[in-house]
Amino acid sequence: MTLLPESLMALPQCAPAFLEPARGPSGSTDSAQVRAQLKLREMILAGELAGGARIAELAIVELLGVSRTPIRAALMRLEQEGLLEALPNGGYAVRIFSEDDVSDAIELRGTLEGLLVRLAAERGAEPVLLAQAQLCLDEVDAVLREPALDDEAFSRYVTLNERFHALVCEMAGSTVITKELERVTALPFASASGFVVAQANSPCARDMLVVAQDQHRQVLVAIAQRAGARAEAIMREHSRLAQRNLRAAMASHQLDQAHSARLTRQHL
Amino acid sequence: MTLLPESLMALPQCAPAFLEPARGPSGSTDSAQVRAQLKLREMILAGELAGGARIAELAIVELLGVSRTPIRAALMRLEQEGLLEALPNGGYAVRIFSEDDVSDAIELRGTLEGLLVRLAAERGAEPVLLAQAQLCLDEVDAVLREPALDDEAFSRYVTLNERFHALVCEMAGSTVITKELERVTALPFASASGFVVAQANSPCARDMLVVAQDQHRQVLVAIAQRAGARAEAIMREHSRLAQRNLRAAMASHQLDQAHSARLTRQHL
DNA sequence: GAGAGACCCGTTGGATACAAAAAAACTGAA
DNA sequence: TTCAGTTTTTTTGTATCCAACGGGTCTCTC
Repeated sequence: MTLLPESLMALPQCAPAFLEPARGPSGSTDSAQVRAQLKLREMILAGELAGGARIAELAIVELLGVSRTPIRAALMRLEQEGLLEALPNGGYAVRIFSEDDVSDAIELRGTLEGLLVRLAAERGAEPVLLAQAQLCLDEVDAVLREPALDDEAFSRYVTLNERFHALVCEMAGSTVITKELERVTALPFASASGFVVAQANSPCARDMLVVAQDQHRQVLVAIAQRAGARAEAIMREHSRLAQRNLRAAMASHQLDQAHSARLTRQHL
Repeated sequence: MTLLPESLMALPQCAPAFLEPARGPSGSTDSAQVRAQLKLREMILAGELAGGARIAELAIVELLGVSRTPIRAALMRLEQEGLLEALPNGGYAVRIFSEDDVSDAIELRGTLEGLLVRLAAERGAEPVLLAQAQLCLDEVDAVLREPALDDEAFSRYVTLNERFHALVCEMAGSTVITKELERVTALPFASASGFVVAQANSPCARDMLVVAQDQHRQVLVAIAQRAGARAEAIMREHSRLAQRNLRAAMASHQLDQAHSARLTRQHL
């Protein structure tokens, strides 16, 4: 069912790292609340909790072995994260994402990133950040130099890709907007690297990354030249690459909606 | 300190209505959690809790007379809402918004609304919604027919304005994006009507509303004509009207940052 | 007098007991 | 057999108690 190499399934951080305080490798030092949140998120993303299924607190209690208090907190956080939805009379259910939802989430991410790079261009980006982003792109070039990419190369690309997106969005210097983007990106399929893994084993996978890399370069140029409108347009188009790839993945696998929702969750 | 007519201070819903389940007139039927959330939000918005001040759970306990459990939940919700920020070692503090934060939040709202109206135009809006929006604008016209506007007229405008924005954003039919917009609009100064009250007693207040109303009309035309780019551009510019007005209000009142943050909170 | 260490207090995180409400199941009659 | 009413059970919401962590202060020593 999964169309991803295992190395990509086990990405360093399944969820955006910024949501949690810095934590150790495997979270034994975390609070029970955070551990419950991580575990539940993992289970939802892995599809172990069926979409639409009601989540009972007591069930989680005997599943995780902690009391209801941290579980309630974790559920609340997961709701705000968008993975759960609150039921009218209390309780939560695993949220179901339609194909349109996925598409909209990606478009939303593109719009927000577009806004951020436009602001970065208009306000002027810190030279340090520009240099770091440039370095990041050079490293990506190194990865793409190989004609064929193995799992490790993909994994490396994903890391660099996320670093680049983070850097570029930091350039705008807007905590309010960045925070909103982080929230949107918390939805797994909307993350910056969602499109990478979707087509990881496609023959033209590398070409996709080449196109993406070109967009990255041009966005950086636009920001440096204070060309806000251009930067914004590129970043929006950049997100549509993700959309195309996800659609292609869905179509090629003949998946129905429910499956594709689960599938897209598995991309991270 | 407040530059708002009382009628506007006591708007039907201080917070966006969609955040809570439907509730009675004064919330005596709500759960303790919701009541605590409402009360705390009200206090923060009214400036009774100083910006940056730490919020101790026990203090709220003896303030509201409920136990810590619902208060903890309310604090968490207010943090997700953006009114509080989590402190590194537990606890919360009242968030402080700089002038830039306010500006960014408004720009963000404009961008999201722009995205929604573009999608509405591209995908085609429900005729029913278009008709309702048209009706809404006609009612605004009726309000603006008077050369001078009293408090009641402003209040009516605010209601209609919010209805129009809600209708237009519903046209895109995207729950994911609408949800995000609602979250952004929960920040008081970023709400659709923030700009209205900012200049309520300015001599040219009515003219501002006339301009806004024209933008509303044109956005509706653009959506009906499936002119997505135009609709988006108008909606973005529309939000900048709010930005101009807030800046004008701040400048004319010679407010320092802290005060202007409190001020903007009072707008809702 | 100054710095370092220990101790105390306040605060938050977690566990559990209890109440209330909703859902489900069962029983009775039509 | 079906519908309605009632009862039971499950589930969430609330209160309170305990534990652990951090901050602040006070004292002891150099």
